Amino acid sequence: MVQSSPNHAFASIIPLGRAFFAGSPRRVARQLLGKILVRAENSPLTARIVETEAYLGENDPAAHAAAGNTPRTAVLFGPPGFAYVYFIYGNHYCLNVSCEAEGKAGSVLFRALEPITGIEEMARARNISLRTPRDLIQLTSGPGRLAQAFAITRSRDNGCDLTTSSSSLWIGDDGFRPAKISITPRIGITKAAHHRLRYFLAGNRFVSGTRRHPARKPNL
DNA sequence: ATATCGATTATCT
DNA sequence: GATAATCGATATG
Repeated sequence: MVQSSPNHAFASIIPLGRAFFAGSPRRVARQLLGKILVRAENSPLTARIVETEAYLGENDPAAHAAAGNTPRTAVLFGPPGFAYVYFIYGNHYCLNVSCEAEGKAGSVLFRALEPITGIEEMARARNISLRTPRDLIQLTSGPGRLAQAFAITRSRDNGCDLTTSSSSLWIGDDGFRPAKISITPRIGITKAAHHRLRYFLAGNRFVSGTRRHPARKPNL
């Protein structure tokens, strides 16, 4: 492969090593912004990570790891850099990556991506016809949506090593560096909802969250 | 634009 | 039996 040529149409994407994920969920969530999620295909699906949330492990009531090391959550307690995929509301898959160290169960939830390549295939996976720029946002803006666009399921992808391009699903760096990052409370959760653990690229159109917290009944 | 609600299943109490 | 790290449809201002 040609290296260092100044006029590539597409920058090369370098896999993030294991060490990238061997840190706190806060740090990893922040540093993942701007990186690329890749689904290896004949024509790869790629999209930039624009929104993440940190889950702090066993002592975070909102984290699945709070239930302890079970068959469902085992990946969270394993080494960093592996995919934790869960199924929720009887409908949706969501993707996390494990971080910290083996035995310590931090993770980062992928909340939104900005599609780069494979857009037509993502649209097919989402059953969306692309007529306006607004339709593009429907592809990967939200944790359930991005999982569907990348055909991520628990049986296929849970436990996948995301640090190597020999995996079907992996994460890489194309040299992009975020301009401004915003931090807000996590959304869509009911426990420990006030901590500021949601990270996103300020002003990015693909960030989720137009939909607020699940409807809360007024206090009686 | 915001608000409410049903879908549908793995996991936990 | 209840709940959930969600989404898409429908109703209404």
